[in-house]
Amino acid sequence: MFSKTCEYGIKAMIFVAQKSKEGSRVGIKEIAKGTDAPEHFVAKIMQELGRKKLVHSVKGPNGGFYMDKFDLQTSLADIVRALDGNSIYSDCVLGLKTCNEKKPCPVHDQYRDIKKNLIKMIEENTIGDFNTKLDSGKFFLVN
Amino acid sequence: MFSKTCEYGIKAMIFVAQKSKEGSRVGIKEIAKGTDAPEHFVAKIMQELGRKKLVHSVKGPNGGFYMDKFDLQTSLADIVRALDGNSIYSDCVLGLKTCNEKKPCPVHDQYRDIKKNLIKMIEENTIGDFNTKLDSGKFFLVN
DNA sequence: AGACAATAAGACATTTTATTCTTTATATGA
DNA sequence: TCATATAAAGAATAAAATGTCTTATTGTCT
Repeated sequence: MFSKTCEYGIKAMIFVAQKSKEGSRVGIKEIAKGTDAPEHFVAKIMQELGRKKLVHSVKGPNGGFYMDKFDLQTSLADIVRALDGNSIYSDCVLGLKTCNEKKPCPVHDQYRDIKKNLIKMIEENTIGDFNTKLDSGKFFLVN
Repeated sequence: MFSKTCEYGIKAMIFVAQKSKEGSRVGIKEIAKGTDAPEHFVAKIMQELGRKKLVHSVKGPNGGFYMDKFDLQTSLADIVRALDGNSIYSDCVLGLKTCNEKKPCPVHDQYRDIKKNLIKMIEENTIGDFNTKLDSGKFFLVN
């Protein structure tokens, strides 16, 4: 579905959103532990997301990653596009280059709705949405 | 979504089903051309599907792959499981090892229905189903 | 200014996936 | 029975994804 990069990225972003609620910053080590991801790998991913302005960071002592109110409006779709590109929007399930209504692959019709819901899911969920949900201990980022 | 192996495998199976309607056999070259797939790669895939009894083959002149009536009842799910394992059934979208109703990942709830539909799609479509559909030129296997 | 803590960057290594090549076995038809 | 066309098998290679390590840079604090 998503690449590992994307999986780690989403979890890391949710984690940072949690921790940066009161303006504090989260170090890469803490992110890695809190999301059960390889430290250097997730560092790389966060750098990329920082470059694309989906998260902020400061260096030096007491530095780390954080989000402002605007960042909390980032949708999962924004993260997915930043890390995996828009293959999820454009790719045919069977890998056909041009698969569309006019020239569909064998499962194009059956997949249409699934794809729509998938996109809806990532478009409609913002990072901020998860903050309220986690407060109630309703979901987990690690096993 | 699916691996390349799986994409080629599904297309090849649909192609063979088409061509073996009247008991004729299809060579690997023809399959590769008809599905726009690397010849040796799709050969390997078909061997694997043959080993798992989802398709039949005979060697020698006029040999090739073919399906009997029973083979036509193979579902896409059978092919997916044979080639990609059952990750599509078991894997969490965010890669958590144990993600379930009791201990869900942040998007578990939202993904539940999508997953259900995805599984339904591959379970309910058999290779034979595509035969009638293709007769009307309603879909394509190559660009 | 200097020490230090943290991110940034990129080279390197490993693993997985995808692809190609070569050889072998087998059935068929002449 | 022999040549040949074909699939079967598996080794070898390539490419992409994933993960690790080292070094550089930067901001902060004293």
